[in-house]
Amino acid sequence: MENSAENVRSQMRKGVLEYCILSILDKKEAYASSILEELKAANMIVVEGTLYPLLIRQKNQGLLSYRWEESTQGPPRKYYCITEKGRQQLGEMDVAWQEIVDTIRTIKEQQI
Amino acid sequence: MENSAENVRSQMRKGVLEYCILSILDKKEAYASSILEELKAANMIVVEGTLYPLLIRQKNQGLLSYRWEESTQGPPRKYYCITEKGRQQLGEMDVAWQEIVDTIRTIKEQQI
DNA sequence: ATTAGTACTTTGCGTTGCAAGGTATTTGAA
DNA sequence: TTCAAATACCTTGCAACGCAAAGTACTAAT
Repeated sequence: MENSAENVRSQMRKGVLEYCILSILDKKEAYASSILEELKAANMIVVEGTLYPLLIRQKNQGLLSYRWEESTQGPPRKYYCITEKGRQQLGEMDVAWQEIVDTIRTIKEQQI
Repeated sequence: MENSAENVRSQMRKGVLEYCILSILDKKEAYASSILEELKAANMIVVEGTLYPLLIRQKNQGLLSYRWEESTQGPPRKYYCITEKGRQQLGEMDVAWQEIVDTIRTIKEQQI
C-alpha cells in the first residue's frame, strides 16, 4: 500500500502527464507506443493503461486529432497530432507549469 | 465542466501539494489556517476541504505530529510539526521533484 | 495452424482535490 | 444576556486520474 519512493513519484506525475503528452505532440505527430518510449527515455515511466485513456480524453476535448496509418510490421497505428485548440491549451500549461515551479521555489527559499 | 485555465492549474497541483505541506512544516510548526495563508502567498491556492484531510492523512502515515495550543483570539489551534519519518519522506520528494523538473526540460528541449 | 510480436482498448480499484455544509470556541456589540 | 461575527477544525459526496490486469485484433514467421 505504501511503496514510498515509487509512490511519491507516481503522485507527482499526476497532472503533469497531460502536459508532457501535448509537449511531445507539439514537436511531431506520434502513436501511443512511440510516445511511451519517449516518456521512458525522459525518465517518466508510464504504462499503457494510463496513456491510452489519456489520449482518448484529450482527443474528445478537441486537443488532439488522429489518423490511421498502416505499419510494415504489425497492426495499423493511430497517429495523434495536436490541434489548434491543443496548442492553445499547451500555452496555458506552460504558464501553469512555470507558476508551480516558482511556487515550490518560493516555499523552499524561505528556509534559513 | 471545462474551466481550462483554472482546471489546468488544479490538475498540476495534484501530487505537489503534499510536497508543499512537508516543506512548509520543515521550516517551522504551523496550524492549518496559517499553512493556507503561506500557500496563498506562494500562489498555490488551496481550500480547507483539501488541506484538512491531507494533514490527517500525513499524520496517520506518521509524517506529522501535532499538539493543541490555546489562542488569544478564537478556538484552540492544532499545531502540526514534521517528524523524523516526515523529513525522510521530504528528502525523497526533493529528489522526485527535481526528476520531474528535469523530465519536462528534457521533453521541451528537444524542440527545434 | 500456431506462436510471437506489435498495437490498441477496457474494467475495476484506490487516491486525490474540491464544493458545500457542519461543529465548536471566543469576543464584542446590542 | 443574547446574538452575530470571527476563527478554527471536520465531514460528506462527487468527479478525475493513474494503474494493474486482462482483453481484442492484426501481421509475420515458423
